[in-house]
Amino acid sequence: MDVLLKFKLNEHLYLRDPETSEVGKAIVNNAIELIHEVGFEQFTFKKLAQKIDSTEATIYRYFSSKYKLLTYILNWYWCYLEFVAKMRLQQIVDPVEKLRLMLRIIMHDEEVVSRVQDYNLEKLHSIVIAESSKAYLVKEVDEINQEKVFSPLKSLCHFIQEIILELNPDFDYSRSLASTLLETAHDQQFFSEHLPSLTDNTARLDHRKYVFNYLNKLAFSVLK
Amino acid sequence: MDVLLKFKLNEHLYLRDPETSEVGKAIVNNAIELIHEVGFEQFTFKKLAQKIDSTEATIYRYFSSKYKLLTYILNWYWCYLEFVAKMRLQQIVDPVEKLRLMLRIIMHDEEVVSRVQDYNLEKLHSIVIAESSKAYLVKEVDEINQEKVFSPLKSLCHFIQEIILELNPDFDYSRSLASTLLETAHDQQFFSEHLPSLTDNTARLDHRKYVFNYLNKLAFSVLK
DNA sequence: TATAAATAATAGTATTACTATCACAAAAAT
DNA sequence: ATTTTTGTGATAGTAATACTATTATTTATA
Repeated sequence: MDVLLKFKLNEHLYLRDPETSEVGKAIVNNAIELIHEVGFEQFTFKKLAQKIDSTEATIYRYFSSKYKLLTYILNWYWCYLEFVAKMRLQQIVDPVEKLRLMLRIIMHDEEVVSRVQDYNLEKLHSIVIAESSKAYLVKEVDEINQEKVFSPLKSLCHFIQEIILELNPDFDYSRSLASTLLETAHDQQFFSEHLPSLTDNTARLDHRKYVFNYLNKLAFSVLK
Repeated sequence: MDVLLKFKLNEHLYLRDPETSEVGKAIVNNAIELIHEVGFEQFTFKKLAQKIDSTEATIYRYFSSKYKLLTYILNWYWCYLEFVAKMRLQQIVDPVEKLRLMLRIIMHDEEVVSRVQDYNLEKLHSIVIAESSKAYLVKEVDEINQEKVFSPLKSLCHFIQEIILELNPDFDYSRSLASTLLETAHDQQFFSEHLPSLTDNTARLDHRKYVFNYLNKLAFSVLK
């Protein structure tokens, strides 16, 4: 099943909305491919322009820098995760089951929608794991934050927080636990793949399954 | 009290050992100042050369890239943390007290040694929070890891893991919990300062104290 | 059909991340 | 005491990056 998901993303992220033209869509699409391929440090607008058979100048008409483009992609992802979570959790009443499914969704443990808006979700997920912290671990974080470009992330964390509070209304660290679960999902997946001695996935099993089990242990121990 | 701590750091990190000359020490020292000041992205060898009244070429004789220099600094920090932890935990027998003190050490909650080897520990700690993940969140992580430059980090995590196992020998995720505590200490401190709505430090109290309390809650709930 | 908007092509600048060469001074070896 | 080695500073240069500006051409819209 193919589906087209559009989210109204923050206008500070782009100069011209890439959703409104073919070149724009090609930029975002191929940026995901290219960042996945070469990593964010080696990713340049010149290489991206070559990939889409266009010029740097054209890309600069959409995004003022590669950081903005990365943040745009991450914004789309955070909106996507919250949307999918809201859809799938709607029918579930048991908060334990809710949190478990939420963790499964964070981990991309099963694919409901395989192709969305022509974005490759697998590659997008890899980018989120390896590059997402680079969007905010910068000197200008406070100015960027003022432009409200992190509100989809905050909104997603808030959604997770609400599940946490359903499970344990007296828990004093619901926000921190929500952001910790999200960050730890990324860290531990990266460690499991590249620095395995920092994890207990010694059998080198499926990284997702391992991290999913660990996150469950973590979350439910803390909330019990 | 001033103290000089020297650690034998991995030879793959430098071309010439900066400990062996005044310029070398000035490079590392001022790199900490400069990265703290402008952030790793804006940090260049040209700016560093100006700061120490020398030339780019001189710095390149010590470090082949700014990534290597960052990793060198982080290596020193990881060695330092493990050393301090081993010293301070030696007399303590109660594993609960051990873990609590370990978390306090991770958070730099109290300063025993204020100036070490002329490195500014406060600035070093800020760098660790904001920049440490950039040392391994790169495409070349596997090649870099083969050079053993992350072994001080692994060793530090292993030390924390042992405390965890003392507390709960049957715990299945001692390594992951160790790395999670370290990473979460950084994330949550950064969030508390710059994206506070991702934490529960709503009173905007002392970030360290807040994160320290949160880590305690996390660790001891999971291990109970 | 006229007009406006978006794009490709081209050119150019400042900065970055290096590499290479050479001369000089200090330290070490003979 | 004087060679030799070593580290440093000064200078120069290159390829790549991160942009900005200009113009001609295509495409969409009135």
